[in-house]
Amino acid sequence: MDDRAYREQNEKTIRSTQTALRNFRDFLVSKYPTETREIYCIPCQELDIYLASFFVDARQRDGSEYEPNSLANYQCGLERYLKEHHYAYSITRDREFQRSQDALKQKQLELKFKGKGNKPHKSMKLTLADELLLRKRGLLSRFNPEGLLNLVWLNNTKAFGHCTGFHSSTLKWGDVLLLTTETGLECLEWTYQDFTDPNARNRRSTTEFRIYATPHAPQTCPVQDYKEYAQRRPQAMLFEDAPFYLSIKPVVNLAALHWYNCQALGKNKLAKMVKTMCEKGNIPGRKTNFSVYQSCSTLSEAQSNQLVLICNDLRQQAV
DNA sequence: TGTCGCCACGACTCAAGTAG
DNA sequence: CTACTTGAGTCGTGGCGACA
Repeated sequence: MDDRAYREQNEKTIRSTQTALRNFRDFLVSKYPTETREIYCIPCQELDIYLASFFVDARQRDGSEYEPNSLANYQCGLERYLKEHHYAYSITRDREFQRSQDALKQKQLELKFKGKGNKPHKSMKLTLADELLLRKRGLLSRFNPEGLLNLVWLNNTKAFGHCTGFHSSTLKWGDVLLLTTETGLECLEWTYQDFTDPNARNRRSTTEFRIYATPHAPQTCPVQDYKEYAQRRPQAMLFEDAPFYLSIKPVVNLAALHWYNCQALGKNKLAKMVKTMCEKGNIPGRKTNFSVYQSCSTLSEAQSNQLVLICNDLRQQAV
């Protein structure tokens, strides 16, 4: 591979290649300590045996088995590395590497049989039922700081999260505007200005996204959530450039007007919003922020209305 | 099927804010 | 002030899925 082609390789691909290489080298060091050659200097018969052994016996750091896909990725990564060093064979195709190819196939079958390869890290949808439970358990609520923060975060993420250029961690207070439409309905508007768009000079390259108020269901109205959040923010954090999400005051006085610090909520917290609220709410399943995107894409209008009705019932029961 | 872009997430370090 | 919490920044690992 020439320099130009090498540079054009994606950064992530390079990283992936290096990961494969590191894991394979570590494996060699631990299992065949006398082997010190660069892997592209090892003759094919020997390398084939090492690879077969790697696919069969390699384990993750914690001792558990790899996912079948990871092993295949490693094979590809090592292939890229060997190609870079003009190795004479293809470990994925050539018959000289039949043994390791078979070992990989066999291992993948074995792992699948053991129940691996079922996408264990795939995040699960945040369902309507989940949301209801979260509301019931105060994790989506206007009546406590954490619930309120979760609520506005969820409203925003559902409405704007899928848009290019929307990032929770950089969202400013002034990025979301409270407006009233011509028909008198209130709404929240997020405007995306694409500064990278080369056409921006010629035309107005902005896109608007909105969340509309639901006056028929005030208890679950996202605009009301926003207004409540605005009230609970310290006065000093109401300027345009202030971070949208603020950290919660450690000692919470529910009776106090302001519930939040003058400090931005960090990315560590933002990245785990769904995970944290689902854990605290005892919601089963693997839930991540991505779960929200999965649910909003499939949430029909009928389902939304149903949610509103159920939540209203809940509220009345609670009173 | 292999390549590659993207994402989630944990681990780690160091800096800064907050309570007492 | 100190102890503690939480932030930002960064890296490594590994999974998912679009695409050719």
